[in-house]
Amino acid sequence: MNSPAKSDLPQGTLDLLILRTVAHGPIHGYAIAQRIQQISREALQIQQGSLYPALHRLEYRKLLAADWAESESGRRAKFYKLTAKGRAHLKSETEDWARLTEAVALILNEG
Amino acid sequence: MNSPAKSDLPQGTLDLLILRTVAHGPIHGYAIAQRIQQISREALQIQQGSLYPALHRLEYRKLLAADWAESESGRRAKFYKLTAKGRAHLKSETEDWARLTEAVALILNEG
DNA sequence: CCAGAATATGTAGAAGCGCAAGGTATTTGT
DNA sequence: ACAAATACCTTGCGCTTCTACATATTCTGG
Repeated sequence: MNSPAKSDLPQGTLDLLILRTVAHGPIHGYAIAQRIQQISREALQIQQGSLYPALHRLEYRKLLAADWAESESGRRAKFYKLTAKGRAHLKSETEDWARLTEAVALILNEG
Repeated sequence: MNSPAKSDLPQGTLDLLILRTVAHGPIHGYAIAQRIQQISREALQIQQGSLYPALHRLEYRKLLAADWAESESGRRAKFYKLTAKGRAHLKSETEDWARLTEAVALILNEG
């Protein structure tokens, strides 16, 4: 039996993870999911049914821009990069996340 | 005008906050929201339209048990307390939250 | 060589949650 | 007498994530 991993991301965190991952430079969707999983030491697993709709929403909102190109393995892939708006959004979302986790910590570490 | 506070809880965190707040001992719904707001230094604000449905869900799932009684101000109020199941759930949800925030921190503090 | 795994993208439908907006009733303060 | 605070509740909307399915290409093991 494998460790369940059972991520179940709270709503809103996926955008943050994606934007932060894309911030390193152009990267395609599939690699974003892999990178997040790897860097989080398997704690986070992004489902494809969450990933692609999220990418489309972010692109629609002009936080990401996309170009088709060839991946490292020679397959067609859509490479995303941050727009200026996306970079600003990442910053404010990161701050929101910090505020939230601090506030929740206050509740949890009380008494 | 007060500082905006703009909480917007991600889905799933409300249960955790409520369970942790009820863990201190019997308390009624309205007071739960006040307590969370106060202890989080106004960073978290629980809307009534989120609070009461959440309490009903937790009661339905037998994580909370409720009794009608009289509040500190002499009004009728529904006092909640943790069930054994609720206490176990709080523990595992707290661990999940810790794992999640650590994992997200790995992503955010990378590079 | 060929089947299956890995890579890469996508959609449809379901489920769930938090929020805004509305409502009721009681008690306290002015 | 009236407003504000306390205390409960419901409906419907919007949004996100998940499961499951679908497709196509390239690499790899036997």
